[in-house]
Amino acid sequence: MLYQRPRGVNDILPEEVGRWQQAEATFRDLCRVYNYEEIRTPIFEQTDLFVRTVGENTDIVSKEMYTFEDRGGRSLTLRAEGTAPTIRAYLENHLQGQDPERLVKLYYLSPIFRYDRPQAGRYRQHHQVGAEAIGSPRPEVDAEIIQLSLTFFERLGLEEVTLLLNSVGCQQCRPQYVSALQEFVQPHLHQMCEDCQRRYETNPLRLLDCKNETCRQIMQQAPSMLDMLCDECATHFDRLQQTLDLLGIDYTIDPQIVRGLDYYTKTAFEFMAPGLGAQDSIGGGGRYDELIEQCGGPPTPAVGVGIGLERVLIAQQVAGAVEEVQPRQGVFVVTIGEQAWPEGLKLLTKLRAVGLKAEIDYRQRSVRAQLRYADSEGYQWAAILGEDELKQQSVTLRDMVSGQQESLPQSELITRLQVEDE
RNA sequence: GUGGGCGUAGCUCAAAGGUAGAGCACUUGACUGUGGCUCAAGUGGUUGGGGGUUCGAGUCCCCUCGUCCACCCCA
Repeated sequence: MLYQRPRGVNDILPEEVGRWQQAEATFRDLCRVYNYEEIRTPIFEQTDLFVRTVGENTDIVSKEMYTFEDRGGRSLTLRAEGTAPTIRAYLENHLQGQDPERLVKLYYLSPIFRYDRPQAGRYRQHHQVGAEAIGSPRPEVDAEIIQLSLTFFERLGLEEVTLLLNSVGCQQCRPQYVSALQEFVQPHLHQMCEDCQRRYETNPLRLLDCKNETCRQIMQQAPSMLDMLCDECATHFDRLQQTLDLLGIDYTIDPQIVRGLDYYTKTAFEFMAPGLGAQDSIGGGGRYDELIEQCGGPPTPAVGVGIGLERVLIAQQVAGAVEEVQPRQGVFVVTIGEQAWPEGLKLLTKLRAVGLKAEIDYRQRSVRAQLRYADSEGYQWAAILGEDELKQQSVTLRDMVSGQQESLPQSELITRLQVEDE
């Protein structure tokens, strides 16, 4: 074998593609019901789009992007996440129209590229479905996005998904919190891990979710963002919880949820599924009220979610929510002898022309071999053509489940199969 | 980016320096025009790739690629 696929990427094979299509169709249908419209943006963007929105000091930007220069010397980056390109397209194509407060609801299905060390549930190309609601500051819209996501998981048979909820504040209150946090950490900094010493400067919020034992002990006493939210953020968070309660959605408040992208404000949430090992987050999102203005648009509040399809499919498997058995379908044309072969080809063509799945054995093997193949490939019918049938202009139709067969005129075969098909 | 486990037939796995094997799958036959069960035979391998040690390497050493796990991070 001369070639193999690049590290950390997957081929999705015919036997598994049905599960992908099912998940995709489920998401599309939910989006239709929730009134989100599909948007498709390019597979690469100007590098700056990601750098400036996701944040220069995030892991995604500092070490995980697939960045390259095109022949014109432009720096481009493969889609590293879904929100920034969607917002770029929203602004560039004036989707907000004449009404600056119009609520624009978009969804996407897209590959995402991140250069990271692969392991189970983590790949260099993965696929996300996502939804963005742009133009409303209301917490009810946050709840809608969360509800849409949870319904998606539920429809795919994932019953033990948990929702972790937090608020990360806004321009008003977060800087104060960050200073408070730094002030708290400062005296302990020398005992903390290298990463945290770096985070202290570059991304202090991430100090909160360090897994290092010593760091965790120290951070347990740290002030909580939730205690320092400004009035607006606190009210928003309260009302989001009230709405979730109203809609019967369970959640756990977790002040550790920070999210790895800098643009989040107020609401941040994450969905966890059991059985995925270290990579147990199957989706996440939040509000990003400052992002659109930062991209050069008018101040526009928005909220969104991104869900990892690979992980959802793994979680489905772990949960035993995978139903495999495909119903039998189609006709296998069995020909016996040289005379029957051309008639078989003609019959095959007619069957296909009316939309029936039909196949023939181009190797013209024994009846035995043809029937065995028809059986193992899951055909519902065998249409047998041999000398006897040719003489009578008939065909022998065999039911591959019951084994019963009958002789009928060739002219009636198609109508007969179409009736059976219903 | 760091540390560790593993790469042998299409698949799941044996072979502890001495002839590369089994089960399943596949093909053919028993059954000269009938699948599933049974039985028999057969096809199938540069042991991930490259280099080295050795009379001799799937096995030991080095490099490399891939994969899995943990860290990190995320979906």
